[in-house]
Amino acid sequence: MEENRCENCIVRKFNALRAMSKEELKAVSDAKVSKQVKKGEALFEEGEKLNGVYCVRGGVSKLSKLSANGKDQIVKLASRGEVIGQRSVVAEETSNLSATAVNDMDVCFIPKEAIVSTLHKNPDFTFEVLRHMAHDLREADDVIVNMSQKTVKQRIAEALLYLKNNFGEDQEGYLALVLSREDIANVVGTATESCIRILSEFRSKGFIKTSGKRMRIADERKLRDLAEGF
Amino acid sequence: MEENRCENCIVRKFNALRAMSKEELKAVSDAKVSKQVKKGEALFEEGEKLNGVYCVRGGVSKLSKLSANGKDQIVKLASRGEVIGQRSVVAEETSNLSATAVNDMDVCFIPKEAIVSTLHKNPDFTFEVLRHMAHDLREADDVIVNMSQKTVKQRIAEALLYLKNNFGEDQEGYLALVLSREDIANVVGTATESCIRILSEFRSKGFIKTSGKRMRIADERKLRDLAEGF
DNA sequence: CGGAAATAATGATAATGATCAGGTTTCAAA
DNA sequence: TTTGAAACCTGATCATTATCATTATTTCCG
Repeated sequence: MEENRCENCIVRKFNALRAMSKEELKAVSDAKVSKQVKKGEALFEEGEKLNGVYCVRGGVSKLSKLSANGKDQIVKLASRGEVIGQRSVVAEETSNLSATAVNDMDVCFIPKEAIVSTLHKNPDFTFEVLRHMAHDLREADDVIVNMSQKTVKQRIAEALLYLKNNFGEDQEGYLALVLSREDIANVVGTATESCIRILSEFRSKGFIKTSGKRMRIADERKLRDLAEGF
Repeated sequence: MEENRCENCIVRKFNALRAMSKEELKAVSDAKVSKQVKKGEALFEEGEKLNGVYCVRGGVSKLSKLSANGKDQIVKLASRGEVIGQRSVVAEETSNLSATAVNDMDVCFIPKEAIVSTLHKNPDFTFEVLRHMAHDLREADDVIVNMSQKTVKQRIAEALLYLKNNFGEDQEGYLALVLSREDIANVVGTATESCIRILSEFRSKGFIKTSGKRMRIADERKLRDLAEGF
């Protein structure tokens, strides 16, 4: 059995590619290019015209946008199974976000032709893409409300719980996705120093434990109460 | 020529319904129900299960979400031509937002069956819906960045420009969409008092003129510079 | 290993915005 | 036209968060 064919790739089960027919998937597989992206490297930059989408097989990418004050707001973290760049390809616009590898990544680049033609022919596939985008939109709405109505402390508590729920923990209970304090600050939209200060406070209160850059949630209940505003 | 048929409704030119076939549109038109919604009334509430979507023929609706601290964050303003509730119907979830009339509205309720069946059969229509949602998602990302990286003053300046660009001005140059200070505060995610204070400052600096609730942009250049961070 | 660079931490201070506590104006209904 | 409610406005104060400065710690690479 041929290695590295989309037909045999489990990852596609998690995204809209699962709604493609055998033939369509074969065409995608013939057109795709596997790529390794090192930690810190960019998949693409804000304002770039995307010639296709990236399907994430491994690793995590941050999608961020540079603001006028020079800070990089992280809008989403994309991992295994997620497709990056769909929005720009569908809307035929340059990307509004940059995508940067948070750790070493394993991705497949799929040229947009292979996607777009199917979008116009296979309503099941188009609907699947639509469903995923509807989900992203809901999440974005929730983020807007959190950003504007919650304090930095609440947002950091929430971000920690999000990291646990979406990326899990290793054998020792540490968060599997290791982010720098700066990245966490950029997720919640605050200054790096403020983020560090609040994490120190959480540590001193026993909500979390740290070991170098690694972090472990010690009192989920307390963090959740804080995030919810109690 | 029959009045009030979707086939003859100009409004559909602005939304995904334009990609429907004659027959599909006829089915929608047979199933739809016209409704008048008075200022302040709700089209639907957060958490409600939507049995269809609303196509806006006139008036403006605010889409908002109640936060834990009791404030109502406005996520989007929808007007003539826009379809409300698509996201929830596509994702088959309860609504994450409430929709409330900002002024008297004229809408058509379209039962979801009329939409969903077409979504599974007509890829052009599905793709159109997808394009609109991609656009909404981009806007949502921009809002996230603004919320987290700009000051309240910048956000208010931006909101005023947004109101001018999206809803226009009347003959005397006043913003066509009249929002209460509280609503403006809920758009930019701040306290009503802070919003009032900043609008007073804008007025005293000659950036805007007010006449009762009505507001006119007097120095667009200055507002723009402020919003961009100069 | 050793040293440079990146990352993390902490303190002091200033700016921003929220909250509370009054006022005043506006507007619509009786 | 009165009147009551809602909307608007202003001041004082306090909490939160950003910024600047400096030091500690970790990480990574020759």
